[in-house]
Amino acid sequence: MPSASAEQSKRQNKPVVIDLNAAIVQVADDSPQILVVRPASPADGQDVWDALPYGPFDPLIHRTMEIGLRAWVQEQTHIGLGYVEQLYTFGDRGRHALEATDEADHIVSVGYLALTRHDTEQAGVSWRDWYQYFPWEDWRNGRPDIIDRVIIPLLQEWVARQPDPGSDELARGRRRDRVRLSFGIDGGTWDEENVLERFELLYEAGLVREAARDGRPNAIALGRPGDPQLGLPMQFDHRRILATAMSRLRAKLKYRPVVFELMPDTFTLYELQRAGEALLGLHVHKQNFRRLVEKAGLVEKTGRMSTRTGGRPAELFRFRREVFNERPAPGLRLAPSRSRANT
Amino acid sequence: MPSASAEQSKRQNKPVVIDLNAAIVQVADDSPQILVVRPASPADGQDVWDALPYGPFDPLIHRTMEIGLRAWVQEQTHIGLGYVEQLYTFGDRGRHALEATDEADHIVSVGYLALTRHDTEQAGVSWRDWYQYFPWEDWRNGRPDIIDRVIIPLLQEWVARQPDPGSDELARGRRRDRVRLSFGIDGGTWDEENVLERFELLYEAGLVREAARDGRPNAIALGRPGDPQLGLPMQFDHRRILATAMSRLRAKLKYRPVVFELMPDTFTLYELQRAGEALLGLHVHKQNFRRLVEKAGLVEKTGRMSTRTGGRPAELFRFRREVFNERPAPGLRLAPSRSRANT
DNA sequence: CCGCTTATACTCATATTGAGTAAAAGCAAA
DNA sequence: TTTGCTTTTACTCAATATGAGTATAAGCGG
Repeated sequence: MPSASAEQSKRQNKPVVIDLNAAIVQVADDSPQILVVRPASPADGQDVWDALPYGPFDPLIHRTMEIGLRAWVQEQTHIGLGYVEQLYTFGDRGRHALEATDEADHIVSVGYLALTRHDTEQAGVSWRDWYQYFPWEDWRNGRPDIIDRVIIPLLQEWVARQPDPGSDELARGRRRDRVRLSFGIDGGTWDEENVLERFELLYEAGLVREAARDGRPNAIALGRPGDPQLGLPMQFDHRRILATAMSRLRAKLKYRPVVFELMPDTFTLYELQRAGEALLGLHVHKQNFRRLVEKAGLVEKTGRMSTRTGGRPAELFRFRREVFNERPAPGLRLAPSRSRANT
Repeated sequence: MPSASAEQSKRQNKPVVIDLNAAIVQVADDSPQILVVRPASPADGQDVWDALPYGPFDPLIHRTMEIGLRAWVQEQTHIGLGYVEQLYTFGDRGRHALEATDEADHIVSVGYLALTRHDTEQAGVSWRDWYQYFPWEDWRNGRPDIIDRVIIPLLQEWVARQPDPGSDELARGRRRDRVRLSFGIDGGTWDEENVLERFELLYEAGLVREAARDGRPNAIALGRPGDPQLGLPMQFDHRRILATAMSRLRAKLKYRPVVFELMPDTFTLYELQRAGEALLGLHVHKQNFRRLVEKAGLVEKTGRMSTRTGGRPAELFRFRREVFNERPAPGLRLAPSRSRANT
């Protein structure tokens, strides 16, 4: 009888539309970038939020969702995707602006991460440094100022605020813990993988503009000139999808050789390192990085040299694709360096 | 214009139904079990395939998909879920039996993993050892016989078969590589996390009954008495969802303290170890396991002893929930033991 | 040839890991 | 009450990995 009951109600639902969304990443000189589309701006043209390439999944046209995604991206950006991986499916009511307009279908968004090599020949698409959406995530020049200057004070306020009528010290404690753990304050450590947790916290606390758009309780009305802006907002739930992509990519970097999807054919070890650092938003120990990459057999020498920026020329390497057929799944295992930037 | 085009076609799609599916896991004396529902059997009653608890997502009723999932599970099994995590969303055409009946809506399945403690008081629900669906995944008594006796020969055949008219030695090579890597033959190592990869390989090779049901090319018609049965089949794409759940759980075990969701309030270290081993389908080194768990501060002594099966009584431990507020995210880091079962 | 810059080779102390040995503490049969 | 058997628990030890440096090499611009 359980499945009978499932069968019954299955036929009478309001239709659901599935949106496929792509967070497409490239790295261009130390900047991790994300491909965005700008909707045709309205008359005033002032406050246009970026969106990820996206489109609905139509099972009659595309056999799988991934195929559908590739088609949408191709159509909207003329970019053919290589590496693609599904991230997460979000179905929350009320986090997808269109729904405010009510008679719209309910929308479920499936997020994807795609990696692509930097290519100067792309016209008509915009790439934007992903730290513009998440300024607190880039620690390459030390702990970002915005954290202690803006974020923590606002979050403290949120912690102090009565969570709900009837809530108690305990609820406040939980809020405090979340803040401490995500942002690694008093004694905690910063975990660069928690991009999504941090964003969700800011959203719940009403500190990002999407929260105000969605009509969240106690959302702070940011966005007027002079307001602190906690990163650029995005349309729909796209910034959440991007946060998911960043979390996933930062984690995966350490146990799968995915950086190479973002690198040109040949590269120096330092270029490889800087790509990894750009994605992680951290610096790593240079000598140990080389040791790691070489001992893991991830790269091989090409014999050619790079005549690059001042200093001794560096050997050019290439990714050893064979690793996929050898030892299972090596990654970068980039250990964040505690000591200050060594050269 | 990109989003304009998306807008346009958005309104005219064939409706998609989203099914929420739960792989609910418990561990009962060394057996990792999964909660299944048996559809009311047809007249003959012989060939009934198990299903996971599932039901459609209706955004008008449930604010999030996870809430919807919990509701369906509650209704179908009367079990309240604790730990729940989303796995993956499958939308492939042709892997969801209902669609064969054509005028049905297209179904997208979202899989969830749920963990729950063993409780003898549950009436009317069936738990089944997950290795009944995946007999080749349990290596606790050494490499399972079925691999070399049945699976590898059949896969060899598949490798040898002309993949497509016009395909070449290269395609065969790719097939060979996949077999070698997933099942860790000649020189490869067995990676217990690749449950999904292995299942997908068997499906593509037509060696599981779901493949025949879905009308896959060159699916072998198994299922008659005497045929080799590569694990029990499940309805719809539920075995694939279960495989995803197993992969995820086996991986997560190593970097998050999730085993404890499956343990009773107090337990001995060896009981904890056996639960981990049951899930991983492997043995680990006992002394090192204790060292790991204790040094990571995952457990604390209760002072009480377990008067259990023969031998010296063992101290009872409890999970230290505080770890969540301390060091970020420790898990079991169970290293498979190379040497034969030590005591 | 000097000074600057970056690449690359080594060193070293300290963990972490994989594997084992051995003593401790119950129970049961002799 | 002693002997065996079983299981827990405490240690040991070599091999390897990790984090952080030091030192040298090899270009370039003057």
